[in-house]
Amino acid sequence: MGITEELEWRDLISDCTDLEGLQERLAKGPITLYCGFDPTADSLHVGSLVPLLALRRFQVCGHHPIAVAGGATGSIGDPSGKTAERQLLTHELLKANIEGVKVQLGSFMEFEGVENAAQLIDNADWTAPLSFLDVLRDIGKHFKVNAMVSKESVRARMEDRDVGISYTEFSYMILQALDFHHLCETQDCELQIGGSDQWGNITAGIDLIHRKQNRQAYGLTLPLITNADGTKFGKTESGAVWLDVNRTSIYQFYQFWVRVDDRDVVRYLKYFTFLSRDEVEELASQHEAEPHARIAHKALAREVTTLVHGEEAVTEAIRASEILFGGELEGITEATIREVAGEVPTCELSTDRFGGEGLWLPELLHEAGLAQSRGQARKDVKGGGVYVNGKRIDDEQHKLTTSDLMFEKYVLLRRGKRNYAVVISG
RNA sequence: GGUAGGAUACCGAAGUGGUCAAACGGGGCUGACUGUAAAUCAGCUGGCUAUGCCUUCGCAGGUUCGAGUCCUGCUCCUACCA
Repeated sequence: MGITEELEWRDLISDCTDLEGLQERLAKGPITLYCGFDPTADSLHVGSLVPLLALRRFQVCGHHPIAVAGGATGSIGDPSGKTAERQLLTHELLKANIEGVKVQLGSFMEFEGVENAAQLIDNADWTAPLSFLDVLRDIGKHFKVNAMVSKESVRARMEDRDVGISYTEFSYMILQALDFHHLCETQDCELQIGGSDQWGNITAGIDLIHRKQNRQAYGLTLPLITNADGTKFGKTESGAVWLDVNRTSIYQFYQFWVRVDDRDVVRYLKYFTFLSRDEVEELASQHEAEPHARIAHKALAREVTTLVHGEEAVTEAIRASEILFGGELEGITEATIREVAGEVPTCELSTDRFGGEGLWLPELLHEAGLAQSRGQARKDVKGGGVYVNGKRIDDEQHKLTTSDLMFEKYVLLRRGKRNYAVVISG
């Protein structure tokens, strides 16, 4: 199966500048393509996974992917899809972000040992040395302001006169077009992929290449991922789901996928995994037959977590999930608790706190980070939403003593259906 | 620069002297039902071991027994005029 057929059955093609032309070009042999990732934070989040995995899909099909870290573009700020001007990142922050993002980009493709090795580069490498005058003369001449103004990203901001758009962000597309032009010239890169919000930036690059090199380049956009319930994809109660373990633990990451809406699970299997068409269809029918078994969800969670965090880490996340959601905690071993403690948030307390009168439950919940305030914790306890070592406690006056410590050391707290914390005393 | 209007809790939005920690809606949290899903229904949604106390209605002062509500100044937004 060719790459376009592969992307097509996965519903990963939102738009293409010339799909037939691209297919003809692909039929002639491997192509070099790129996708840029702006370092808006020191980690990518699950949303970036779609283009990132797309690059890998191309590589699997024998093409040459280039991941571009946006050291230059990131310092400007892409107005696409943004309703307001963005705060510029400081140079230090930008530098730190690029470092973080680069590491992550590097783990999704093969950079060595294959014929079509991937590349990871920073667009600041070729942008930084340019002078303002050179850009105005050599590049600026090829951009008609009329065309720039009519791009969706700019037009939307110009129509909202209260917000407006700065010259800086207005120029963003020039910078990104320059990237594509540069990569085409130096690396024979003929295709740029990106999210559907990148359409305007991608076509700007194609136009520039056409004008300056008289070459045909292609653009392909990937769909914006939507949740069936209309909420934004990749967000949880505690914020975005990041690829960095320090921001989103492996357990949380795994759980994010396990909990996706039934209506989304098959789509996400196509978007976010490398499972074959047959495998996805098999999972879809299993899900249909016995939705409560959650087979598709678990497969999704396992696959994506493996891609991002590796085989070993997944096993532990699955183990912890089985323990916590498996029902009874009876007969749990100390080793198992330790395992769980490694996956959920923990909180260390001196054993003295459990002495004497004992430790007031709402206070503990608050300290363990399971409640915003002691008052909120009391309400949660009264409402029957709090469990200590697997047992519901609905007495807000409840105090924990040393006898509540499992193995004289641990307390497993739970608020609601799925918020856990382990308290470790010592 | 002039005139008029506005700024209320996570968001939107009521409230024009006491009964206001502040209606209502959204969101969020918890519970029931389930399948760690969705839908539905119920409770909660400033802080505090709490029939009460403390802090909040743009900022700073003032009037009053009492201010989200009235007065003065300031800041920022909106509309019309220049």
